[in-house]
Amino acid sequence: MPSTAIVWLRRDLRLHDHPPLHAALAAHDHVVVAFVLDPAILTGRFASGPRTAFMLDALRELRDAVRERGGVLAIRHGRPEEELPRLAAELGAEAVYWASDATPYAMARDRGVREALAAADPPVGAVPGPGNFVADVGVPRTRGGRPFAVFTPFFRVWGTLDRRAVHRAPQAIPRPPGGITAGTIPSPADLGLADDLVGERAVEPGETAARAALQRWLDGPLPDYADQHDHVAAGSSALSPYLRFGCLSPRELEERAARRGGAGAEAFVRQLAWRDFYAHVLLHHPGDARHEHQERMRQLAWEDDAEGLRAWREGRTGFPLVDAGMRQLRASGWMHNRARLVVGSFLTKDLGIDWREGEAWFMRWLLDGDVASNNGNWQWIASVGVDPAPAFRRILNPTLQQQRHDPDGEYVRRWVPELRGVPDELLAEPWRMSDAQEDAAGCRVGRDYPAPIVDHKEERQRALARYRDVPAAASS
DNA sequence: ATACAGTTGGG
DNA sequence: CCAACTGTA
Repeated sequence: MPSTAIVWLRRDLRLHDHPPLHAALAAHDHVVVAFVLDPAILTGRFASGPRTAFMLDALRELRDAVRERGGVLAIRHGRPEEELPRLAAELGAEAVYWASDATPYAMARDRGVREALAAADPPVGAVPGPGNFVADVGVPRTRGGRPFAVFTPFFRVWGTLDRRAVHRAPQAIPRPPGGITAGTIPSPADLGLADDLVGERAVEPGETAARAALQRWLDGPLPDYADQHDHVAAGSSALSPYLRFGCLSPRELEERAARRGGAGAEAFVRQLAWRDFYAHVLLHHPGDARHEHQERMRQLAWEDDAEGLRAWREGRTGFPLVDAGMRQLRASGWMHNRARLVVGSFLTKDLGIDWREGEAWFMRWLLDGDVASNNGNWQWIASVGVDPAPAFRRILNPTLQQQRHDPDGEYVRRWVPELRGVPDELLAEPWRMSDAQEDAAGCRVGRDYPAPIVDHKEERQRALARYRDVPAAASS
């Protein structure tokens, strides 16, 4: 009696190095690849037009890739705990395979699916497996047996964890005989997202584009990554949207970077470890998704500053690097990581606005918007999360950061065109231009480009006071 | 003299 | 990480 399995895709939209797909093909005669368009994707707390559109494009390509291998990608619309048992019954499938995730939503959803499959008649097996992280993020523990809350010791242990083999893409994905309703992949317009997209996506969706970008990265800039990664005009891999949707396997990335060796590859693998670290943290502290990891910091007095928030979102704070980053995000769905730190410090320290406002805005626009990494990084720059450091070490001076990380102004001039004529020496502090310099630059501060909305030096002092004045944690 | 490299203190 | 301070040229 031939057996059939379902491979349920979620954030792992690829055929290369896909452990659940590999395992299902090894154990069953027929495999159906499935994707469930969960309403939570479209209406949940972190719904995002640009990200949903990216995902739909990746799915379309994947459907064709599965088809070329003789298989079928079944698209279903609805809640996974209802759609998967129904699909299993339709196919007579014995088991559903998937790659585990770490967010509270995914954990609860997957538990519901497991229970619904077990309760089906006949019961359907649930086979969660690896695939979304380099290593098993549920495993590492400190000597004291606790989950890690500091990156460096996590990284040491992470480096010693078992690594699974990297799998090739399957040559064939045999589908069961008989008809299967493939289902339709909607267009962004079908979902009412047409007005909620970015103009020029930072990267092209899909596994083919992802693998080409990876190859270019490995053959090109990777060796210089250790020195260059903070250069906002270039420097980083920009592979993050592919990791977000699993168009690339993080484990394969590690393997292929490590094979090149050198300081650049090492620094790049370290960044992959940060991604695993934040998944590890959220897995063990699901409450972090909504509130500060540091209990004491839950009493921080955030400012209510609608005008400041608007200026930040729109990239008109008067600090060129901040504005360049925010405009890059809005225009392309991506922002260089160094710029993320600078705009994050500016929102939470200079403006004193709640980091959750920044987290939500990033989740709305980032193609790589990932709950664990985004939340972890926002808490990090807001000095309220894991990997603790005193606030004064994470108040970034936007002017110094620009001079250091965009010294020739390439990034700022690209994203803040009204500053293009400003000479390098003044580009980080355009408000210091004389009238004559403004005329020469063709840019008058206060008219063509905003005057700074705050005094950084003053806000730095106010931020230090805000953090200093948080009451000590109540003793129990 | 001011400009800069290096050091230090900050919760 | 930043800013203030120190010593040096």
